[in-house]
Amino acid sequence: MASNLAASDVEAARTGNIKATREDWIDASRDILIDQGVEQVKILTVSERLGVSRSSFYWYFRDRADLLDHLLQAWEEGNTGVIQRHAAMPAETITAAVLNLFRCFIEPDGFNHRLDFAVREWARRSQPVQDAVARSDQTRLAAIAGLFERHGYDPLEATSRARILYYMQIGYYALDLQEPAETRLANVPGYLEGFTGKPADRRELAAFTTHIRQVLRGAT
Amino acid sequence: MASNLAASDVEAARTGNIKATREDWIDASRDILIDQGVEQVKILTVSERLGVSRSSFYWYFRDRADLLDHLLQAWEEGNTGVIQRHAAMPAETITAAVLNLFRCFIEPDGFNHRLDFAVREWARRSQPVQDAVARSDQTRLAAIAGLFERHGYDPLEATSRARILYYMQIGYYALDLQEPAETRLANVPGYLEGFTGKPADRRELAAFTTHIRQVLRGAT
DNA sequence: GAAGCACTAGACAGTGATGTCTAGACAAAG
DNA sequence: CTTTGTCTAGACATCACTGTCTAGTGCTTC
Repeated sequence: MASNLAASDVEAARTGNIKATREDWIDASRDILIDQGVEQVKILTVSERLGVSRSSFYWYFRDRADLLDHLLQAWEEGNTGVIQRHAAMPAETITAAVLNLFRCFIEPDGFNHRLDFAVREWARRSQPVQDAVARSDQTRLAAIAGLFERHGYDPLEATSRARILYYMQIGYYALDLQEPAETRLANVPGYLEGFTGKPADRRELAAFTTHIRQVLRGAT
Repeated sequence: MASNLAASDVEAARTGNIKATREDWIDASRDILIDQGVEQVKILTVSERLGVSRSSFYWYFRDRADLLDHLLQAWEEGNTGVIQRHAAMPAETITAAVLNLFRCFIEPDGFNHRLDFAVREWARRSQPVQDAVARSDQTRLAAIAGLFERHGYDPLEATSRARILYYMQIGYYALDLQEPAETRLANVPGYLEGFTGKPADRRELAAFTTHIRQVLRGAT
């Protein structure tokens, strides 16, 4: 249902003489941002990729900076948002709660790590972007710390455990190991115990791996 | 003595009408590469930084690509070379050997991690650079694995331990934690035991920390 | 002190990107 | 079937950067 609605929305947006929607511009720009870096997000290049005149760009955006602003905003809402939502999911135990969080790092529609690194690279050359990244990191850490606090960890320990979990996850992506999903799944119990300090529940783990395998099958 | 010779060499190179040497161009370009990325390594920008006409560039280099080639080569010789040399240093015990290796990651004139990440970022957009980075990673891992093998680890375990050590070091730099040197030193014994599987010798550790503190004082 | 060498400056043409302006295309509404 | 609003195309001026060419500067050497 939701997807039908979305599809008709897209159709509606495409009525008339429209060849590329505002979303098309943002999506194509994000693709270039991810695999070529900000510097390569050029109006000419994006327009060619969309098969549209360069000047059409200016109907949707004031200028290049305006596009980049929206790209940054979309990143913040997407990647920081998905972490916040997964950290806030209700759970019986701390291990179940952390597994909920893990999901957004493994599921294909969850945390977009390539985009995250493209933005971090961009941040190295732009103070406002650097500020946005620092803000996001704080928000994400606070969300994860909140998860630990809700499960009885005192604030100091919660912060410390949040840091270990988050830093390690970012470090993992930095290495860009390209491990197959099953290898990652195999390491989950160990990480889980390391991050929470509590043994992992067999049934929780089984439910988690089943769920992940199902989602991954659906995506392929 | 050596530094006197080097100084007079520099002087010699500056005779005549020379305002910027070939080394000046490479150094300034590397600085820009490190804190602004390859895209910003522009002949115009570098020439302005050196206070020299843009066209002088073409006396030393064929074109921009030629400069970038030399930048890449300098990175490979510098960063991969320093790891190879430190991994090859003779040592009585495996812990002493790993401490020798650690030195190049802590000493200011050792491994240049900011340059390493700038090159990795560049690699994302250039196949030849990506190949060079992959080659360097293999060379570095082989050098570290060789260190473990020389101290009696069988080849498989040596490779595995080399990976853990190297990946973790790269991950550490990815986080860019900006920890003070003393914090890093405090973590050394734990890492050392984790990487080698053997307890750290008190005297070796004491010698190491003394040496590092001395070098860092000299640098400041 | 004239010639030669090593390097530098400035002018020029070309390219690719940005942003503006105007005319036009096309569906929807009347 | 004409008008309106939304979007697109193409022409234009401008800018930043590249690479080339030519003249020139200032040591060095004889």
